[in-house]
Amino acid sequence: MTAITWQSVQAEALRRIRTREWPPGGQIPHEADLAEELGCARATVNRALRDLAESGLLERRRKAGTRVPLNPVRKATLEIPIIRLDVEARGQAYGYRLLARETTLPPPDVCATLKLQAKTPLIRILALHLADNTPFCLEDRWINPLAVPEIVSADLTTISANEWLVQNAAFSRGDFAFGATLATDTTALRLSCPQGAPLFTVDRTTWAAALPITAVRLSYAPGYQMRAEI
Amino acid sequence: MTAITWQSVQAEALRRIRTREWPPGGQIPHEADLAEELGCARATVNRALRDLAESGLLERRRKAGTRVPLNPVRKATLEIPIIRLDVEARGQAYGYRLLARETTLPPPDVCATLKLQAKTPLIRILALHLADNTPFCLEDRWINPLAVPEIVSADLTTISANEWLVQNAAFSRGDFAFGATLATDTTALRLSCPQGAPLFTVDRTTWAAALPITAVRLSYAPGYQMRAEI
DNA sequence: TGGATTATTATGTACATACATATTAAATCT
DNA sequence: AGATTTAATATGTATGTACATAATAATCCA
Repeated sequence: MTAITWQSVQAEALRRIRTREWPPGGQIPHEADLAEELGCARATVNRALRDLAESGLLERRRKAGTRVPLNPVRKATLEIPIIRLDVEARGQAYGYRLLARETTLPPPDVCATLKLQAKTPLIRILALHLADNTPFCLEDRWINPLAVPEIVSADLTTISANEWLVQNAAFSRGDFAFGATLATDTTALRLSCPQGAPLFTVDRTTWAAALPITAVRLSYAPGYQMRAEI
Repeated sequence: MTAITWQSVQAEALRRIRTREWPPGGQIPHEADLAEELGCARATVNRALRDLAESGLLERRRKAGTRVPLNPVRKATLEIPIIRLDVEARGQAYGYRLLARETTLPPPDVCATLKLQAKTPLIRILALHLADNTPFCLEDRWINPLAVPEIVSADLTTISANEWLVQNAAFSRGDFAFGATLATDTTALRLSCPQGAPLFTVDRTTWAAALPITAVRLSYAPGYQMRAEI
C-alpha cells in the first residue's frame, strides 16, 4: 500500500501555494527535497508539479527551479463537441437543415484566413442546427475540396458538415476566435431572431499540417453561452 | 541515447489515428504490445496515450482498453491572463480607471450565482480597462468581503480588482460563461461605443472551496475576439 | 436461468535508478 | 572588464518492476 499518490502531493503543493507558505514570486524546494520531505519518489513529485505547471499555477525551468508566478495565467479547458452532442447534452432534441451548398470562389477574407489563392474554388455550406425545433446555431462554412476530396460525394442533408468533418477529416491544428456580432437581416431570418440581436460567434479554421481544410463561422442564437471551468 | 521519447510515441499514435490505421470506434493494441512493437517501456507508451486521452483523441478504460472515439470531444486550452497582460500582449499601452466602488446589497441574480443570502452586503466595483487610451473592457464586479477581508483596505484606484484578486485571493474553482450582449446606454457611454453594439462578455464566478469570492461581468469593446488553439 | 461471486486483464501509479537537457553560475582566457 | 568556456544543477524523461484499481468475463450456486 502506497499512501502517497501524486494527487496528494499536488494537493499539498496547492495548499502551500494558497496559504502562501510558498509565496507568489518565490522559489519552492527542489523535487528531491520535497520527495524526501513527503516520503515519496522524485517521479511522484515531478508528476504533481508538472501538472500544476501545465495549469499555470507554477513556473518551472531547468536549473532555475520551480517558482510561484506573480501573475499566474490560468488555463481553462474548453470542450469542443460536435453541435449535435452539445444540443443533446442540454436535453434538447437535435435537428438539422442544410440550407445551401455550392462550389464557388470564396471572398477575399476567406482566402486570407485559409491562405489560399483567390482562384481556388471552395465548397460553401450553409446549414442550421436546431434544438427542440428552434434555431440554435447557424453554420456558414467553406471547405477546401483538395483537403477532403470525399466531401464532394458526401450527403450533407442528413449529417452536418460539422459532424462529417470531425469524422472524416484528419486535422492536425485548429484556430478559434470567439466574439460577438449583430444579427444581419438574413441571419436574423434564419435564426428566427430580431435583426440587430447580439450573437455569440465562433470562427474556426482547421488545418491538416499546412493544408487548409475548412473555415467556419458559427452564429449562435441569442442567449447562448459557452461555459468552461477551472 | 534513447531514440524513443513519449512525444515520438504520441506522434506515431496520432499518425495512426489520422490515417485510420486505428479506425474511429476501434480498439488499439495494449500498452504492452505497443511498447514491445515500438521498442520502449510501457511507461513511455502510457505517458503518450494518457496525454492523447486528456485531449480527447483517445478513450481509455481499465480492462476495456483504449479506443478511438467516433465523435471526439476535443479539448482546447483557454489562457486566462489578467486584463493588463492581455492588453500588453497586444503591444498596446494599458490603462485603468476605477469608476465606482461601494458596499451595498447585491441584486437577486448576483446573490443567486454566488449562492449568498440576500442580506449580505457586498463590495461593488466598476472599472474600465483601456488599451492605448481607448476603452478595452468594462469590469462590473461584486466581491464578498467575508472571503477576502483585506479587500476593504486595498487601494483599487491604481491596481485593478482583477489583478488584486488574482494576487491576493486563494481561489480553488471558477466558472466561466462566454456570451454576447447589446451595449446598453450607460455601458455604451463607458466603452465609447454605439448603443446597441454587440459586446463579447465573460461572466466569471470564483470560489474558495464553498465560499464565494467574486462574481464579475467583463464587457469587451466591440470587435474584441478571444482566441484559442487546438 | 439469473444473480452473486470470483478470476482476469488493461490501465493507473509508485519507485529507484540512470541519463538527457537546459540553464545558470563559475572559471578561464584575452 | 568582457567574452568565452566549463562546471554545476534542477528539471525532464526512459526503464523495469511491482502492485493498485476498475471493469469485464467467467464461474458458481441456488
